[in-house]
Amino acid sequence: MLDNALMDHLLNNLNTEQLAAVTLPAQSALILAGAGSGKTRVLTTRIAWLLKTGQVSSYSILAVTFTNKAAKEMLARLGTMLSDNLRGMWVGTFHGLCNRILRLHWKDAALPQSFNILDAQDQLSAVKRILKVANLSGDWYKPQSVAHYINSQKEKGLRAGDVRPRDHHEQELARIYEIYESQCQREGVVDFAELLLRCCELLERNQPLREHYQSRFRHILVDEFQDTNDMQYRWLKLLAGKDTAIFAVGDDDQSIYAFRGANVENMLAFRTDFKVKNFICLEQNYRSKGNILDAANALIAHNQKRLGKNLRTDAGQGEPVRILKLPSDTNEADWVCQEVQHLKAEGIPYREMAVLYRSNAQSRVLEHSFINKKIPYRVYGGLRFFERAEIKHAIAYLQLISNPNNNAAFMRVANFPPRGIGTRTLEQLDDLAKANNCSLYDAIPLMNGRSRSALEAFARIIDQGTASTFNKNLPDLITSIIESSGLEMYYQKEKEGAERLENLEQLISAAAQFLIEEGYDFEQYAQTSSLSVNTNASNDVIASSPNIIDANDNHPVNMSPLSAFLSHASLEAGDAQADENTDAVQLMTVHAAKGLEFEAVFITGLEEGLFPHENSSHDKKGLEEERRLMYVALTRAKKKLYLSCAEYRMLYGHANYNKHSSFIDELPEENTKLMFKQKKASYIDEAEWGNIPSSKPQTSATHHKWRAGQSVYHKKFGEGVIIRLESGDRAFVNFGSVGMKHLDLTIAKLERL
DNA sequence: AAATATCAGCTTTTT
DNA sequence: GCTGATATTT
Repeated sequence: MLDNALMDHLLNNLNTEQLAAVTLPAQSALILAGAGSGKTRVLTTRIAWLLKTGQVSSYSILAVTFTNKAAKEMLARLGTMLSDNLRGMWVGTFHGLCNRILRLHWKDAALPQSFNILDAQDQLSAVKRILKVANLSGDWYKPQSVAHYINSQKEKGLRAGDVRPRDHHEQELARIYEIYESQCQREGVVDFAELLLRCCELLERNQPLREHYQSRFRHILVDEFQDTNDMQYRWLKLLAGKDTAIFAVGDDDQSIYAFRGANVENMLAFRTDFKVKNFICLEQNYRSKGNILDAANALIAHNQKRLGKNLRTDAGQGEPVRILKLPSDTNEADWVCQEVQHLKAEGIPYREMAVLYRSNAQSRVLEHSFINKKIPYRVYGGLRFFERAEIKHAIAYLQLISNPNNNAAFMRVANFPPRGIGTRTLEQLDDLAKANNCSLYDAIPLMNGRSRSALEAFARIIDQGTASTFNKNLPDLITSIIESSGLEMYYQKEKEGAERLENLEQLISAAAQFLIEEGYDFEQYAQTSSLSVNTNASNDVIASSPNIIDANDNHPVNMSPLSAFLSHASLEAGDAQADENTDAVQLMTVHAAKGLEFEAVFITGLEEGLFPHENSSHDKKGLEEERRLMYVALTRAKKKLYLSCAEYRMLYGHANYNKHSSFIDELPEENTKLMFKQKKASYIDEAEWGNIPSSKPQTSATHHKWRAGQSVYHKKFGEGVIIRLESGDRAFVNFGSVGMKHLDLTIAKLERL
């Protein structure tokens, strides 16, 4: 039981609103939690409170997050508050929890017991295999767009048979979707969207099961509610019974994932669907100084569609937000480095500084500067551990061991390392498999001729692995498969193989670590318990005596260590590289920065067209999401915030001359300070900056000077002709062999010829 | 089966 | 302008 004094201590550290949220009665509630308002603390203390007051046991609590990182953080914090009360509680991501339910009720869900999970890459290759046969071409049938189509249908809850095609193309897409569905089913694999959809269908179809979970979970807590998509909301509604209280925490102003299906409207829908009486705003910010917060508040106030909220702080005004315009992207990068060195000298560690940008392409120039100045840095968002080729190869062998029907895994490693199984052989095998409606693996004995023995040698590697699941623990199994598959030998011979071998070693230790963290017995082999196969009668079992399922749906989940590890590998791609402990400046996109905080933040590339990005800024909806993105960026900073833009930027091989971002104009003058690189910096037009923040209508003085057809000279591009003038003083100029440029005439220095 | 040529694509992205 | 993926070559 939780210590009384500790609980008092936890409650004493909350402000009025937080306390109100934490101690809310057992009814559904919507908590609007602003940036830096102690959201995670409220979530975890709420759980502690529910347990402490004896309202429920941990068994009745489900907490769901979006990312593994958030789930882990929540568990870690709960661990410091509670001793052993965590047992029985479900904490995880939407996908992780769906996986858990599907593993428990695999039979009811019409899945093989050890189904594999496809990550985005795997899904793409599955689609490619289909497209090769379907013989379709054109932009509509690019693997990427087909996969996107399938995913969006699944997110709408539509199976291939439910699709009502609008035109010929969609008819074809629906046909591919149908083939994809049956292929996945045949191969015993499930993609990310399928985890959600399949789980929802299971709960919808199976009333006793649904009622079991609905009465079990008395409290469902949802983190980052503004990021939920329609399917996730449907899942929540299915799990919530009439006595379930949903505690939804989110911030509509930080909704930046609409482009991948997140639906902020779920916050409004939730209020009506669940007749939410408890609505609490957390507006006290514990992160940023006043100027930073005021600037962020003023910016986001430009959005019309908001629930409405204004952050406040007791931390004092602090320094003004510094704004700087530089001649070029390289100058900008150099200046950032220079300022980083100043801050370091002032005593701020590198790891407390972040350089943010709108798109990944911008990192290049910055990195170049950091290397030059020998400043340690770390770029977020590279290849993650489980996405590396050598790891995916090893995983493919393991997938085949757990599920030989997985043709994607089969194709991936049948001839890797090379063992004389050519494309021709695989084609023949594929034909046989199709003709006999079986997997590639099962088609091997049907082959004849020379190729058969090569295939059999491959099958033997898999079979040996399968056999050792009964007498080897997981790390040993992986060690032996890396050896017997020939991966080890292959990378030993390879020139660049040393690093790959190291990663394979890491895979083995990751497995060992995983077993410990998940509470598996180290010497546990294939299946965890005989109870795991009770799903034949599960309907009755669950309906009549929930205790039986309770006994075995806690940790370790009823998955074999191998299946569990494979799920882990697909659902949690791991961190991008190690070095998390080294003191380095953090470089990342604004999206990647969500949820993080730093002493000092640089937001770079604040140019119209880049941030806000021109692909998003045409309609109001898009522009408002860009503004929320800017809001997220601003609110990452604790003490120091720098905004910079460049007059000239090289992007995708084209020169860009853009105005500074309109978002800069939306910041109040009293919270900002314009900086100048040099006193007489000719490239900074002080008058232009004097206009901030009043957005003075653009005068078109330049239009008197320029006309279409005018011959001009540009220092970099040479001679050209103005083709077309546009409002906003922009023009298309044809520079002949250099190409057509879209220039802002107030910035680009053109001479008349 | 590796080496080389060609070619699209290019905002954000977790599971 | 650069990268990653595919096509073509030897």
